[in-house]
Amino acid sequence: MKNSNLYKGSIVTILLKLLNEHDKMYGYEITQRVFEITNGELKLTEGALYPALHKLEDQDLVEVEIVKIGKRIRKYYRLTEAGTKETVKKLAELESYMKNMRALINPKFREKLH
Amino acid sequence: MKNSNLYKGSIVTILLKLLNEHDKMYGYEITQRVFEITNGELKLTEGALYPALHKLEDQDLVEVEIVKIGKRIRKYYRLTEAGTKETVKKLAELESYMKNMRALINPKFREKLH
DNA sequence: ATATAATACATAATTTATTTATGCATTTGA
DNA sequence: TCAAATGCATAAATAAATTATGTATTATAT
Repeated sequence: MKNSNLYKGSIVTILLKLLNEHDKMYGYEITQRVFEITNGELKLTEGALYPALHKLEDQDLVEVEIVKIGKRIRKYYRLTEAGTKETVKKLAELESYMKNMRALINPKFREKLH
Repeated sequence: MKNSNLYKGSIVTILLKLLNEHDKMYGYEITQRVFEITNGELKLTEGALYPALHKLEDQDLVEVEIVKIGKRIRKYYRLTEAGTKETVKKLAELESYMKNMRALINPKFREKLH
């Protein structure tokens, strides 16, 4: 699948929001949820997903719990407190982005500050 | 100004839409319009803008008219036919992106395909 | 008069995120 | 029993944007 260029820069927001909603999730599960929610329109690739999760971990925005399922491992990710704060920030940024893009593409949505 | 990561990948869409609306514009003018429309929240930098315009020109999505204003030059950009088609495509991609992001961040916006 | 800000273009080096291409191993289902 | 799905991972290459410059003209404020 070829995702649109527009998703560049959105992965962290998506990850944080899903973790905020689900309490704990593992990587593969996240790719599936994203695929479902977007009706197959967005496919997170592993090459983007895992480095992004690792970076969130390095930044202490998520913490990891390793669980063995038979002989296979799962790494569950859970938001830290800092991660929850960052989620709020990222969601506000997304709202701002969408408002501005809406104004840029639709003159009817333009409004001056009073 | 520090723009959000989310704008990465959106510049071409913004340029095409503004050119679609204004018939012809020059670079500096575009930065000003974007700044105004977003109430100062998005500042296109020259380092992003000019290479993007040059790339659109290489792809024959825009054509250029050079105008001298006194001793200074302006390069007006205008959509080609291919550029107009590409604009439609990019706007559809943006709508799809926003729909999917909306669904990802707000469970109420999720809907299964019938 | 003169300095500063605004107008107007440009590019090169660096950074960063993502894509593409792999790799390995286990488990499920056809 | 073979393919697909599950589940992790990383490395090289690509592409977009940031940061840092550069040049020159014109307008404005002191």
